Amino acid sequence: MSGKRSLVRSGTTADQMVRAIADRIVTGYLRPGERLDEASLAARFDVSRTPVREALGQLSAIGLVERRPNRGAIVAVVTQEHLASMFESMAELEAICARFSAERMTGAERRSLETEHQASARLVQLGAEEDYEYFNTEFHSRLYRGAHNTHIHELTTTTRSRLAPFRRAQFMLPGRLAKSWQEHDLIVTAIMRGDAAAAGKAARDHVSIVSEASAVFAAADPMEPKLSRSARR
Amino acid sequence: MSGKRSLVRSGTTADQMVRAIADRIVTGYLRPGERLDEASLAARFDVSRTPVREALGQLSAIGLVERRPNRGAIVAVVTQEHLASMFESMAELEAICARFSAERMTGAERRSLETEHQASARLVQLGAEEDYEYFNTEFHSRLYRGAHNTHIHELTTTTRSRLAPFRRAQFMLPGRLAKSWQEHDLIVTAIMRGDAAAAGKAARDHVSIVSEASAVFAAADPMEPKLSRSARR
DNA sequence: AAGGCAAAAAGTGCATGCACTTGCCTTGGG
DNA sequence: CCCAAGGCAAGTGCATGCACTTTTTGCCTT
Repeated sequence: MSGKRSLVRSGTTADQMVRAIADRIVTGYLRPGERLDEASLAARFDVSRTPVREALGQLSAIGLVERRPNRGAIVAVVTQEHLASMFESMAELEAICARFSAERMTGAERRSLETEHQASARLVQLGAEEDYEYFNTEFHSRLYRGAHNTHIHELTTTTRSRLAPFRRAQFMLPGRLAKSWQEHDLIVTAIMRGDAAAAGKAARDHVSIVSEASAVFAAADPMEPKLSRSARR
Repeated sequence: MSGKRSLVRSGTTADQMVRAIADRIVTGYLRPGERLDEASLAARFDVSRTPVREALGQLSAIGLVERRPNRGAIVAVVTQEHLASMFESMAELEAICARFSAERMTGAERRSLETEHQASARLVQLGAEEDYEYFNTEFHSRLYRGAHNTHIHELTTTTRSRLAPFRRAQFMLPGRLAKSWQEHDLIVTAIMRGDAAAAGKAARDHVSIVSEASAVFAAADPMEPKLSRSARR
């Protein structure tokens, strides 16, 4: 091959391609419905089609892309209905994690959850969107880990990835940070006092609200999948 | 290529390989920890290594096989702990499906659930293990569909597949059929009267019991992965 | 002008070859 | 006899080529 790889990171080339493409989908750089041409991707990343093909296969296995035999791959396009089902699932999964966390988190986990949560209050005051988003991700990850169930952790993380492209929307809502923090607060409080049922309910409600916020924006998306095709080349 | 494929079914060769290998794993013909040699599999199915590689990649993406870079693939070996986490997840997922089913099943769905369930009582009396197993699978599928949530459906089905190799164990338990039917009965009754909470609890308990039964047998499995290797060629 | 057909273009799917990595085994030294 | 280093065999990872499928385009017919 020609020389160094653009992404120097670990694993085989195919693995790197999985991460690279998944990343572009999750961050919204590649839009739902957009065509994923093997040759173009291969050229774009300076590898042969083989690792690209493998990556597309794996991504289709986890549902991030859709593959029609002999007809190429596209970024998975989710119907309004499927999107709703994913958000609903996410709410249930988060509820499970919160419930388990309330019952199972170690002392250290509880303490650092609370500490970080309190620290994030400052980000809300400052209106630091970016930083808060980073914290928010970490907060939810703590819940997933706190459930002490690796499989639920996997399911939740995967679902979260698939929802990521549609959650960016909520960024724009005014007062989101304060509201989010208050909802987190309900979850943290419930967990700290070991109230599994309350923690579950609070987590479910939290996601549901995000869901409704996103749905508004998502509704506009499916309108323009045809456009994005030509727009990208 | 040489001619007809041994598996004549739909899709690309790679897809067929995914199904073929997954099937052998799920049915226990390939045991956890067993080596998956690309060349051997290719020869076994009379295809080149390429579709086999793609299949292994996809199966590893969904967690059915484990792939170490440059070191080959093996049937995913689940630790006792991870197995427990999967069963626990399964219980929660089934609980969700049952809850949703209680709230959302259409009249037709409720009727056929009840009808089929009652019909299966006869299989219990006859001690028809095989037939009951088929019915059992269908019964659970009805719950997954009845939840009217495609994503939960996916998650549940996938998790169920990954657990399949470990659930065969329970076959051997005496009185299993009658017990299973009674547990199903609790679920059906709760769903028929629209009692979501009760349906959820009944479904969770149902899986938990299966889980405990399987755990006994699963414990013995990790002892002999080295043997199975030579045994297979 | 619209519809249909055919040939070409584009793009996917699989096979094969070669480079490289890993694990094992041999061989020589302590 | 044990250990280290080097070499060998097995097997993975990627690139490339070709066959086949789908899609497009341009021409002909009506």
